[in-house]
Amino acid sequence: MGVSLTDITLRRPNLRFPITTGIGATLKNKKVTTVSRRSKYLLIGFANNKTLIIHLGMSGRLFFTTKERTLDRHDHVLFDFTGGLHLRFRDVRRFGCVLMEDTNRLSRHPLLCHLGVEPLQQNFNAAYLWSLCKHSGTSIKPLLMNAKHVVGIGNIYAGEALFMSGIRPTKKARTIAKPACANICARIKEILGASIAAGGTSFRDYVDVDEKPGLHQLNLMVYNRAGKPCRICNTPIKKIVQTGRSSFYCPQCQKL
DNA sequence: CTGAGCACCTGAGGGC
DNA sequence: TGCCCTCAGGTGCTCA
Repeated sequence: MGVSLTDITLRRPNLRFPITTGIGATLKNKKVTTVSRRSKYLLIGFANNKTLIIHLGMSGRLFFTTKERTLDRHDHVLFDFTGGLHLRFRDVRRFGCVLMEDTNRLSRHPLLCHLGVEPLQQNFNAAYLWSLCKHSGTSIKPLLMNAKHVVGIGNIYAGEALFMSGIRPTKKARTIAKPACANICARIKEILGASIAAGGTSFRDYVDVDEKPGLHQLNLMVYNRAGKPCRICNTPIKKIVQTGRSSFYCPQCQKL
């Protein structure tokens, strides 16, 4: 416990955003005090009132390895800690970020200050979701994926939760009744819990910190299954595009 | 204000 | 083989 950062190597100056300047000098030889997250932002707190904000984007990964391991061209940031611990940030598409902010200003950081509730917390519930839906002009799937309302629900889990709820992704949010909102909330909590237990969902790149792929894709009911038979009723799964993202649904099981 | 569409970037996979 | 097109687990920005 209580490792300190001994060195940071930046192999390029920017990812999605410029990597905060002075990050190496500011954090060198500072002790790690906290590791937490908000939404999909990983927060690593240091003893000098600074916090690293790390996002993995679509293709980013963080993994522990050895300093000697051959560098990949997409190993962008290297972190060395006391005890020989070596952490790498690898991100092919560079949609991720590595930023630094004063810990006591974190909640006001532009990437964090507008975030909605955490989906696994108690305050993500039927009353809350219904209050969002009632006055919304959009469809339910983009609403669920809007981080201003609720964070952490990406394209896969939004689609899967709606399948489990029997609701089409195109359903206008304002036409969804409170009991259906209760159902959606419950299914979201269920699928996120199940996916975490299975180690996440892997299609191409995703691996965990031990570089092992997740297994949850084995349980997916609709995502990436266009034209394949519904696992419940055998009806071919449909694919549509909503706000630029692929949506998948079963026209038979999702009638609402 | 809201919601839709675009942008960022690289690489994999399919069709020809 | 190889080229060209399409698509991808996210999310901030711009424009209507």
